Amino acid sequence: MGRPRVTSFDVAREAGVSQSAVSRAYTPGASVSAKTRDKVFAAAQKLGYQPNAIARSLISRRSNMVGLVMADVVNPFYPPVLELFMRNFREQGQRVMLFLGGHNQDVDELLPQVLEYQVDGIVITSSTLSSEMAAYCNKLGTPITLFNRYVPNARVDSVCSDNIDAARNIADLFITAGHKRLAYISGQVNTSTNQDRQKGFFSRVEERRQPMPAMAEGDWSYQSGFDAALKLFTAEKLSSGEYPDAVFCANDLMGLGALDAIRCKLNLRVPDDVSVIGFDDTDSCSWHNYRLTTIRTPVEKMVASAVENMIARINNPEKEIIAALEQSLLIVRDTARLPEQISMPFIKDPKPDTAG
Amino acid sequence: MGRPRVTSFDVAREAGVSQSAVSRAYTPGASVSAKTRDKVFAAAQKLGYQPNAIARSLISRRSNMVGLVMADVVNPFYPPVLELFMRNFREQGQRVMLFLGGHNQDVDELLPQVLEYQVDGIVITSSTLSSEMAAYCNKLGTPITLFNRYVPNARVDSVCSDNIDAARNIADLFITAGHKRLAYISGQVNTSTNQDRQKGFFSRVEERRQPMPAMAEGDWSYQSGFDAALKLFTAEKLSSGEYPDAVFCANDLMGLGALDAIRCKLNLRVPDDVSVIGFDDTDSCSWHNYRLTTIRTPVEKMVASAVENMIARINNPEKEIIAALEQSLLIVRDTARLPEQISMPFIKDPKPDTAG
DNA sequence: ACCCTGTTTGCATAGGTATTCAAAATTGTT
DNA sequence: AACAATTTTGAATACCTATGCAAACAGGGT
Repeated sequence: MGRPRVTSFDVAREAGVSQSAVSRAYTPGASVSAKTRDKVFAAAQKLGYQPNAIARSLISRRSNMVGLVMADVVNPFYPPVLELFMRNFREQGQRVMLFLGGHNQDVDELLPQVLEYQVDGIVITSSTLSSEMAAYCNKLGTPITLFNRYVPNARVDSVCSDNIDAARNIADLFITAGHKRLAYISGQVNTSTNQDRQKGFFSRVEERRQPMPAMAEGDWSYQSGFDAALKLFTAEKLSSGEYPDAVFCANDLMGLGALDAIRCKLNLRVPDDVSVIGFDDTDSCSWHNYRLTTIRTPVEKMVASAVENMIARINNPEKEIIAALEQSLLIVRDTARLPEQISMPFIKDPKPDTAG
Repeated sequence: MGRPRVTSFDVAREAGVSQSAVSRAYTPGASVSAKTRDKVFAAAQKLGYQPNAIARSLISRRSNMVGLVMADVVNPFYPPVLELFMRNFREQGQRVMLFLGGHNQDVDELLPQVLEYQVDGIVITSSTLSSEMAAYCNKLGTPITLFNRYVPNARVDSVCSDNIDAARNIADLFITAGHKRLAYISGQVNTSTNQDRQKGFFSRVEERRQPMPAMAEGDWSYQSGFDAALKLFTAEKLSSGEYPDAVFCANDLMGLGALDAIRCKLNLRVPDDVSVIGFDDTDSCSWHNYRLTTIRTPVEKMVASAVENMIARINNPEKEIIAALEQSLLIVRDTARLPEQISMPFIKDPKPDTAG
């Protein structure tokens, strides 16, 4: 069915040179005279020739493809991450094979599918992999980089944001600002991201000898944040005035849900009655109606360093393992009462003064 | 640097069979006895062998990879589309090479990069391609499917939603419900999606001999919707009561921006003073605070048919060209006053009655 | 024991390019 | 003009798997 493809031999014949010459014409820095290169390109143009990257990969043992395994593109944290990875890899001349649905369980089943294609490297976001699989990739010589996940003593690179540290800082902010009844709305409890954020928050509260925060379980979704807030603010707590006065939400989506519940359904004022802080600095946080105070992870920097490191490792497998841990930034908007002195890096995102 | 790879020959030697036997063991339906297959798998297991998809692609002339060119993953309409494409292609045993930033201008430059890799087919979302490029792909025998874009007489498949029809229906709804001063907030004006929605809306208004809608230009973003609303509702229009009483926004993001402007900044009531309708049925439309009435494009169905058709065409290049045009669905929420009789397919999305 | 049928097997080759090596062509030097 | 030094060229081979073909094999029936 496939029409006969035009190969480097066809071009060679047309141009009156050898196949090697054609190959060299397309290899930057190879030894060809300008004259033959021109002949080759002219012939290629005429025949509609284009080098076959598959054949090239086979012989050069370099596919110029990387695998990108993403946990969940629907969570609004990830599309920008995906876009950044695409852009950065493109700048490095790497194509991207995308794989979705890589939760921890799946990754081990997924990886063979990507290894088949002889990718030069694999980036895995927000999932871990078994140590056997890590060892196997190592044996194949395929470098792995974990993004937003860390595996203590495996031979894999990782670049993460310091969730624990950020969450500890949130606790400090709440406490120092004088909040007395803290609460936490969790993400899916079995994810390491949630565990880190929760651990950081609770451990710092404990260190400062404050009462343990109330907690409600969510699953990262808007609706779960909404529901969780309603669980934290029961009717009896509302009437007794014992309801939380500071809620830390494990991500923005739940933060927005909580905000809607607190303001629209419970008729409390934010931040006067309750402070709310989210995590991720998703686009919708800056919408006029929300202006959610939140934590921004330095994704641009993280992706850039993940890609840069991947390329470096492809070129030098002996390169030392990196384990980057980036610090986050507090984005100050209008949903939290904060202390005079803010104990972590922050920026204020002013309310845009739109013409009108 | 690369350690020596383990090939089918190594496995053959280990298992005491020929290389062909190894190949056949991995080819479903090939002629191998159960006994040799077992020997092969045992040896493969022992050596850590895995077939090389690159070499396989080279000889079988089938890469089992498709190219997916997406215009813009950051626009919240697309992540679900991407996820659906990934899932559907995976079910068909196809890997996906992703390419971003495929706006109309770029596509022609981008395609050669994907064709290099001998993909079995290419899906292009929300962008057109030049007829030369279409002809070139045709010559190579690489099928193209356009998603959400249509090119009249090119040999490419397309599956679209009927934006014109949906927009005409919006006009009908507004008019029949008794709105008198319509308005339109546009997306980027040079995109075909915007052109269709605008054209449908305006043409139907004209047919029904109503005054032409006011219009403000946006760029699909939340902020642009906010700003556009402020332009439509100037101070003088507000004081004279001449402000629009029905706003159709070319997508949801702008609809939400407009909604925030209208309610929070202009202090008008929705839908009592103003009706607002969006487009896409993005997640945030259903948030309690917004409950935006909008149009849902049947993306699941569209993606499924795009993929199904792609696979069919790969297997039979002579298959007739399809040009699917799917009808959209009105999602009735709380931001628009609607007539008794709704003239298009619709569903009501009830306010969830959350426990609390 | 034989032949006939149907299944398995291995050999050899193809698929399209990159690269080594030695030969050929070019350039520069005196 | 002759030679050395350098650049350019082509032939041959390797990368790893799938598959057509003919040979080997197993099984059934007489």
